[in-house]
This record gives sequence, structure tokens and C-alpha cells, in this order.
Amino acid sequence: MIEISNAELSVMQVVWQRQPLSANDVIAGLGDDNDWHEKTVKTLLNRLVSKGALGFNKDGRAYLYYPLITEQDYQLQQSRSFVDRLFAGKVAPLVAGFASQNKLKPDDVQQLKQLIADWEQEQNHD
Amino acid sequence: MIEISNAELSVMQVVWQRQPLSANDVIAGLGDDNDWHEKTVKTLLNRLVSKGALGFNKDGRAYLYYPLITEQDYQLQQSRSFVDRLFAGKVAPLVAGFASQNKLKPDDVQQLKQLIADWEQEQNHD
DNA sequence: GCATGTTGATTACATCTGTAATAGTATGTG
DNA sequence: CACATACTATTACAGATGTAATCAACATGC
Repeated sequence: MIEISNAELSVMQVVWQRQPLSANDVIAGLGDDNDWHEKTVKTLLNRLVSKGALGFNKDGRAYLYYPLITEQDYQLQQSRSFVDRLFAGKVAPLVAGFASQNKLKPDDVQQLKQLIADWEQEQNHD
Repeated sequence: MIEISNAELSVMQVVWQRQPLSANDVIAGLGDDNDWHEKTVKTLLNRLVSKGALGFNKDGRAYLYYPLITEQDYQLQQSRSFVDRLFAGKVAPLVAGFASQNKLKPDDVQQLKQLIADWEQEQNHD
């Protein structure tokens, strides 16, 4: 299981958005969210390559990086591990926390209802 | 914001369950989940005290530890930060991931339905 | 062709983490 | 009282992380 640190994740997210891209593209893509030094970003790219999270092709002098794992897979893996650790694997209590903090927005709820409907559908026809 | 590492979290979870308790109680409480050396657990307790996550009262020679932050607060804080980082603050996509992996269990769904019902109720009467 | 700048590679360094071992201190036992 | 015990406090040490600086290689403008 590839472990991606917090800082590295920010880089991955840029690469997931638009790929492949150069180190400079990544630096630009990070924008104002992070104002890391250029060298810092290069280091993170390097580490991500070492970890097997990114691959690259040479484009003359520069590299063009692309993800080796999808954002979806990463999200799933992390979600499961997070919910396992903090909520004993149950997702409902997490959502309950959001609800209690008024962090649920109408379209969140709409999507949840849809999910549940689909899930129930699924239960029936098999 | 107090940062609790993974290993430290396991200790916190024991203390949240039953408090206050001694270092030995914690060691016993960790049970088979972790088979850390006694010294390791003491180190973790120490760090948690330094971080302000645990307090203690002396009980003769030994300390009795108790949490300075509630599990609820920690869960909320971590959930928000997790969902912000990976899902741009939207909780529904996280649940969708669970659904897609068949990780939703009937009682999860039941609780979610209840949450939504409550939420809608809330929306109406204010 | 040579100085320069650009790009990746290597090295740096403090802090945090996981995982203990050792030191210091108080306490109970004979 | 002296010693073994039982705790906590301090120290250790390697790997991960955040955050860069320096090095090396190569292309480019004079």
C-alpha cells in the first residue's frame, strides 16, 4: 500500500487533475494553495516517483509526470482506513458528525438519498 | 489543533473507553490489538500528556490518566479535515465509495436514512 | 566554445513517529 | 536501614516528512 503524505497529496491532486504535466506545470497548478519553493515541489515529485505513485516520460530536458494510481483508488483506500480507524468501519457515525455540525448541504443530502435508493434497489434484485 | 499519531490514537481509544486508568490498565486494554512493549506504551502516554491530549492525577506511585479531549471532538475534527482534504468537503462522495465497494451494511443504511430524515425535519421547522 | 540558466539528482536538516532501553526516584519488604 | 520493585522521566535511534539548498548535466545565447 503506497503511503502518500499530506504535502505529497497536494502534488498528486494537481497531477490527477491534468496529466501528464511537467514539474513547472505542477508548481503553477499548486497556485496559491501552497507557496512552496520550487525545490520543495521537485523533492515531492521525486519522492512520489520513488514511492511508485507517479511515473514520467522524458520530454527533452524535462519530465512529464503522470499518476500510477487513480484518485478513486486512493480515495477508497484512504476512506476505508480512516473509517476503520476512527469509526470501527461504520460510515454512518461519520455522517452523523457532519450532520451535527450542520455540515450537510442540500445537495449532499440529495446525493445520499440517491445512494441509499440505489443500494436498496441493489439489495432487492439479487 | 492537537495532532495525534496513529499509535497514539490506539492509546487514546483505550482511555476514552474507560477513564481514568493507569498505564497498566492501558497496556491491558490494548490487549492483543497491539503487542507493544510496556515501555512503548509508556512513551506514548508521555507524548500524549506533552501534547495536551491526556491529563493525569497521581495515585500514589502511579498516574491515573484521563482524556483532555473527547472522542467526539476528535472524530469531528478529523472527519472534517479528512473530507476537506480528499473530497473537497463533501461527505456524499465518500459514502458513495463505500457503497461501490459493498461496504454499506443494512444498519449503516438504516442510520443514514434516519439521519436524512432528521435533517429534513430540521430544515422544515426553522 | 563558454558562461548561464534550467532541470532533475543528491544531500541537508529539524521534527515527528514507532519502538524501545536506560536512568532516576519513590516505595514496600525483610 | 538496604535492597529490590515499580513507576515515571530521559535518552536512543532509524525512518518519514516538511522544506529546501547544492550538485551535476545539458541546452542556449552570445
